[in-house]
Amino acid sequence: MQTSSLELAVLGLLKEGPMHGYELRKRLATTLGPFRAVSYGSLYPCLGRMERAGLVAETSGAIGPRRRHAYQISPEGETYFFQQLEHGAVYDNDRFRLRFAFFRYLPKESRIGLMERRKVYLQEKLLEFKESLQTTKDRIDSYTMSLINHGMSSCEHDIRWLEELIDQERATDEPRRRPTRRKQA
Amino acid sequence: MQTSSLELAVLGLLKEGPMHGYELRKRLATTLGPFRAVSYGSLYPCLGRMERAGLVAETSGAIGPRRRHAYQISPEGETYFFQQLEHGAVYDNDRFRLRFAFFRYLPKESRIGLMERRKVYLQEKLLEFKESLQTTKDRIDSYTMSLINHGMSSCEHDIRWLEELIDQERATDEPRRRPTRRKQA
DNA sequence: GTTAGCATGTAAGGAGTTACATGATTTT
DNA sequence: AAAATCATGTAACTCCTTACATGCTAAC
Repeated sequence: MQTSSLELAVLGLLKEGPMHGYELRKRLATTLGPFRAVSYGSLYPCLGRMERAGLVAETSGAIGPRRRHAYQISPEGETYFFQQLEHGAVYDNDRFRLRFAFFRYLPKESRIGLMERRKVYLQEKLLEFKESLQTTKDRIDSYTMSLINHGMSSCEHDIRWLEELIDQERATDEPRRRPTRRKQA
Repeated sequence: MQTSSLELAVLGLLKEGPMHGYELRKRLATTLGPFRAVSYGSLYPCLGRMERAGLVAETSGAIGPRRRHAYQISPEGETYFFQQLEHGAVYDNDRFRLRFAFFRYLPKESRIGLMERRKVYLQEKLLEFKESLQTTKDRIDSYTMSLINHGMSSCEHDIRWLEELIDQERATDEPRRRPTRRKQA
């Protein structure tokens, strides 16, 4: 039973502190990297389900003057979050990126493990592309060919990115508790 | 009302000739570029809906000895296919790739038009990335930063790909009626 | 005092998935 | 004769969407 991306994202954001739905949605759309702006029609029912499941709890003290339901992550939610973050599938682009955005909550070994798994998956995918090209190259038209070639080069690009990150990760001794001390751009 | 990707893919494949469900599924998984293997639980109901909508028709003459329902594209389906191929949204990765795989069915001008629209969309997305980095760079951690930077470079990669293709397209005079001059089956 | 933005929800639907159920034919 | 693969379908579910409905508060 796989957690939905939304649940994982909500739990990860709530680790920073209690938040209400409207605010969560804004954070989902902006600071959580290049993620989709989820609709309220998904978010509020999701928060309800998570509360019933005991992953989040409503904070009794309302944050502001308005009628709003601020949620905080529960201890069960914390456990669940780490479990899902670490042992989830690596073959889903969006989910991997989401988990990557929460890497700061994982120990170095888990981060490297996840990136290695992702790298292996991408390499397998690349191989499939190559085989597919070999077996179908006489039957497919130039546009499909171009599509596959571009897909391969994107895949290679992603692999190089992961390799660099893995190297960086291995190079640092510290558990990297905070972002970094350098600016990175 | 947007056609589902699956409908579009089915129509495009049926343009090559009548096919039954099982065969369509194999083609979807293999020769149609890097596309997902759709499940029968999607495919068969989809074929049924499309038949009721008059986009495809069952060919009475069964292809082989087995019990199987071969479908062919109807004239309405053809019209619909071209319309959807040309006037669809350009901001959905998977859908754009799908349509790209059927580019041979479009005139040169439409191909260029679609690629230009896609390019504009990607450039806008890139700008959003940059602005997002500007406004949030002090608040986000290094992993999110890396994610955004990688997203930007992937975006740029896609833009370069499109630019090359547009140039190639503009350089050829012929309407490029067929894939190439080689055998095709 | 009205518009803009904050805030929470429900209902219906879309586009798929997995798991199940069935049977026919070809290969070993 | 058994196993693999061809072939078609249904039921229940997932995870999201859009559109609607409501009302409060801050700013202009």
